[in-house]
Amino acid sequence: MRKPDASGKNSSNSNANKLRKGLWSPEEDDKLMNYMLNNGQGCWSDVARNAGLQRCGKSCRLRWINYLRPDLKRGAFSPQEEELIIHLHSILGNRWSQIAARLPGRTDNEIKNFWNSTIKKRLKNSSSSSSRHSPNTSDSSLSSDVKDVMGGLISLQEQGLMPLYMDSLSSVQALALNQIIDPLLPSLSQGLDLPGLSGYCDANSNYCAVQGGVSSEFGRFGGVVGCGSNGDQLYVPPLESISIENVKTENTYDSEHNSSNDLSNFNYTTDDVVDNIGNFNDYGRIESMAGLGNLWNGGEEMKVGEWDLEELMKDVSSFSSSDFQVIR
DNA sequence: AAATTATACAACCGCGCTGCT
DNA sequence: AAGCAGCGCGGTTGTATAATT
Repeated sequence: MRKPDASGKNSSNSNANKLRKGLWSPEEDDKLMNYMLNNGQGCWSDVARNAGLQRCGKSCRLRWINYLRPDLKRGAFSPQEEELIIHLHSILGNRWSQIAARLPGRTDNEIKNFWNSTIKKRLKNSSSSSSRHSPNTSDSSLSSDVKDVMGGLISLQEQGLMPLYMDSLSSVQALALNQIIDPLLPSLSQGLDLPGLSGYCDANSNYCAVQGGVSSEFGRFGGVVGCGSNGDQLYVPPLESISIENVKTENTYDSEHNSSNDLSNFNYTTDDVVDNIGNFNDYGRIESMAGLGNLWNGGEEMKVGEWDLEELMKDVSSFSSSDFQVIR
C-alpha cells in the first residue's frame, strides 16, 4: 500500500503537480462514489475530471472496480470459493479476470492476491509434503473436495490427460444445464437459507443458472449454480456419473432449440461451434485444450466431452438438499 | 519493548487490444 | 495504414499490520 500523497511529489510525469498517486483518502472515495452513483460509468478520464478528483482515469477505474463498487463481496473467501478458484486456476491459469467473472462479487485483483499470498503457498506445502503419486489425503488444512480435485488432477496428469476444457462447447452445454437446473433451483435450495435464489447473468446479459466451473468438468468438480438475493451462493457437489469419456463429434446442434426448454434437440456439430466462436466472448472462446495440443485445428482428432443429459437430470434430481451447500 | 520478518492487499506500471479519426 | 486515446489485464511494487525473535 502507498501513503496518500497530498503533495503530489510522488508523481514523476508532466502532471506531477496535478495528479495524485498512492492511497485514496476517504474524501476522494466519497467524491468518486457519489459521482458514480449519480452519473454512472462513462469515460474514465471524464469521471476523474467531473468528479473533481486529482487522479488519472485509470486510477479512478481501479479504485471503483476493486474497492468502491457496491456489489463487491467483502470479507474472507469461503472454502467453496477457494475450491472454485483452485479448480478454475487449474483450467484457466493466471487469467484472473476470467476467474473473477465466475465468482460474483470478487475482483481479479482480490483473487490474484489471494492466490499469490495464500493458495499458492498452501498447494506448494501440500505437494511438498506428499508424493506425486499419492496425494496427501491426510492434510487437514484442505477440505475433502479440494483433495479430490487435486488427486484427480494428479491422476489425469499421470495419464497424460489434463482436464479438457473448451469454453465454446461449454457455453452450449451450459445452456442445456441451465435449462435443467433453473427449474430445479427452488427445490435444490429447500431447507437452505437462500432467499430469492436465482441464476446469474453473464457479461452479455445472458441468463445463466450455472456459473463458475461451467465446463465439461462441471460434473467432476461441481460448481455454483445460483445466487440468493443476499449474495449467498448455492453450490452443487460433483456429479459422479458424469464423465468426458463418451466422445461424439457428429451430432447436430440446432440453434433453434437451444434456448427453448425442449432438450431433446440439444445437439451440435464441431463446425457449428467453430462457426460461432466469435459469438462466445464471455464463456465462448476456446481457452485451452491442454493435453491435446493443437488438435482443434486438425479437427478430426478432437474429442468432445458430452454429457448424457438424461443421466445428468437423474443425478441432479436425485440429490437431497443436504448435498448442497450455501456459500457465503 | 524494540527490532526484525512475514503477510495481506491496495495501487501502480507496462503492454496489448479496440475503436476512432 | 498510421496514430492516438481509452480501457482492461496481468505482473509487480510498496507499505500497513501482524507475528516472531
